This record gives sequence, structure tokens and C-alpha cells, in this order.
Amino acid sequence: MNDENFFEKVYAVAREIPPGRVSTYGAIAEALGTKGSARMVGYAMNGAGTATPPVPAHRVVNRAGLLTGKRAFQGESLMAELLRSEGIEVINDQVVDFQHLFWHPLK
DNA sequence: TCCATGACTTCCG
DNA sequence: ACGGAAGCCATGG
Repeated sequence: MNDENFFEKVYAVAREIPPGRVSTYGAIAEALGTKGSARMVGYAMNGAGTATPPVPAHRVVNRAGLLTGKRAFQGESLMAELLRSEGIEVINDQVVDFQHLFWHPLK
């Protein structure tokens, strides 16, 4: 059930992301040792809402800082609202100063 | 076992 | 600079 190495790894790293910070799929995938499986990171995030404890998937964005997974949330701008609630400015589904707020799991 | 899908990333035109 | 296509790995049918 919750012993899926890949999914669990993704969830573990995602929960390591500090508030007010954001990470990327590629960075997480690289932290897992599967740099080429950036798509799998997002795929695993698909169950983040049903995973326990819940994973702050809203802190995970693509390499461009774009909220590509916002559609996986219930609200249309829920993901942006969550990020904004943490002090992250989001405009047009894009994280402002993303590069500055970027957090690396291995770093 | 093979084919199809996907919250990505990179390259080519 | 912009848009489209291919490559990548893991999961499900």
C-alpha cells in the first residue's frame, strides 16, 4: 500500500520542501536517483492528495516555475492560492522569483 | 509480454 | 523567439 518505493520516495521528498519554497519535478527525480523520470514524479503526485500524510504538491512545479499540475487540484486557482498563502507570489499560474524560491532536496 | 498514458525535459525546425 | 515532436521512466490494462 504505502510501501511503493518510487511513490513513497516522491512523497518523502515533497514533504521535505519547507514552507514558502518550491521545488521541481526534475530536481526531485534526481534526488530519487531517477533523473529521467521527472514525469513519474508528477505521476506519483497524482496520489499525493490521497496519500498519508498529505503531500504539499502545490509546492512542486515544473522547471519553468509554472503550475502545470494546478488542474489536479479541486479549485481552478487553488494551487496558486495555497502558494500565495505561504508567501509565494503567483501570477498567471507562474511562481514569481521562482528561481529565488527554488529549493533543492539534496541541497 | 506489449501497448498506451502522463503534474516533464530537451532538441529541432 | 516560438511551436511542435521525440525521449525519458514507471504504472496500468
